Amino acid sequence: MLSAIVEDYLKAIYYLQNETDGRVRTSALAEYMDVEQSTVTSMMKKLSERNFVHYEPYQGVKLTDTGVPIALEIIRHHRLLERYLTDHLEYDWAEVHDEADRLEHHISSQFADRIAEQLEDPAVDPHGDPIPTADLDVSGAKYEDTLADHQVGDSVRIERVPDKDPALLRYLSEHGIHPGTVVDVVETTSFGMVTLDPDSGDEPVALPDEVARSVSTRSLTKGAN
Amino acid sequence: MLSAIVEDYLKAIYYLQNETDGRVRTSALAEYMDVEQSTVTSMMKKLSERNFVHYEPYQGVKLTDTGVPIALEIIRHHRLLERYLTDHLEYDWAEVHDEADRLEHHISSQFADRIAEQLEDPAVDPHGDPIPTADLDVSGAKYEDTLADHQVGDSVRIERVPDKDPALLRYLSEHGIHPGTVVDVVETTSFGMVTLDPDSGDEPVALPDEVARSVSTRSLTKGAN
DNA sequence: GACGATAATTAGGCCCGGCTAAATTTATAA
DNA sequence: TTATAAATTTAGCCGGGCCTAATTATCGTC
Repeated sequence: MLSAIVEDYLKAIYYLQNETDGRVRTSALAEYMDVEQSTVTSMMKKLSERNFVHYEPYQGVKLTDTGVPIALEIIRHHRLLERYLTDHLEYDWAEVHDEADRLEHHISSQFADRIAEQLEDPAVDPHGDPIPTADLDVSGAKYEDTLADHQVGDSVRIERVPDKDPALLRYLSEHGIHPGTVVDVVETTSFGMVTLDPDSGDEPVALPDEVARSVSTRSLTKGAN
Repeated sequence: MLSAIVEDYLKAIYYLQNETDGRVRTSALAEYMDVEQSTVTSMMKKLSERNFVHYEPYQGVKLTDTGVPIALEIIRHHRLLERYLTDHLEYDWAEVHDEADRLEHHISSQFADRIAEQLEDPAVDPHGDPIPTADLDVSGAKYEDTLADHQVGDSVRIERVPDKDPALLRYLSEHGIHPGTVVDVVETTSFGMVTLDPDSGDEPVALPDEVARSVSTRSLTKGAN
């Protein structure tokens, strides 16, 4: 049996290794999990003994073929819960993350499958993150474009926004920015700022580059796709 | 913050002290929680330090005014979840207990209130156990009658069945016995057996006294409520 | 009222998941 | 190339929740 903590580490490693495209460093995990590095080291040894990760001292870790599906199962739970909480239990976009973060470890697969069924197997969660299927397929997970990649004049559709920061989510929500929203890029500055004009008629929104880089998009004007 | 384990102990004490109408003995708790007595003793000291129970060595424990509402909150979560799982997620009567037993510790009050709202504030869970209200009122909790109290010829309505034993629940379900079912007592034996004839037309069902004592009923023939 | 049976507690240990402080390895830069 | 900085690991401790074995208190009985 797996503790919630172990599941959290595996999930964290999954996210981090997709970002960095290689081994996950102790320091990165420590920051992500908000624990000391020494704590991470000892946990990595345990995960390694259980064959969830490849661990080489001083070189970081990588999920094994055993570890990946565990992480994906948790991520599936998380995203289904987020979808369910917003669609069926009137949760606000910005509120769902914490609730899902706890429950993901405690619902059965049966529970997950039942809510997936009620939701008619949604492809993405409320932030636009793809929901792994019951057999843990994540092929719908490609988002190469971000807001920061676009030029003034581009028209793009928002595909995904980061889900960890409630304040940002509330801000975006108030300005009518959701996955699916179409916006025009009206200004980019040398000091790291992007301004968007939503097609919905909402007022223009300004975002720091940092944020823009974490908002996935699909280009509408530049053809292709 | 409270661990799931601490919550479980408080819930167990609540149940046991309602059964025995007094202090809860270490041995009773140990059996209920399926741990060693020494484990209970050390936990009782901790709960006592936190002011959740009155603990007198060798004399057992009793929930304090701080402990009771904690237990009731968990029980509310549990019973709402059972209701929700059966009504909205197609869970079977016999399946809900384990899922609810895990989730009760991890849903927020907000979650509980949302599902209560969707269910339109149900009074009882699928086994007939009363659901504490949001302000933890349990005045609907009086069940003095049980199947074992009745005579041959009595007509009674089933009000509540024990929820912990899936095999029993499946058996009852197969024989059409639910809260709300009306049955006639057709036989009682000296060797501890009660036979019921459901008004629904289902075949008669035999139950050992042990079980009959744990099935709450409401008398229909003997007048007075 | 003393005695054995039973219940409860104490003592001491284990594993988990954290921590701090010290040692060690790796990376950087003179 | 070597010194120093930074990252990582090791060593050792702590609290939570469990255990076994040993001790002590309470209870039912004679």
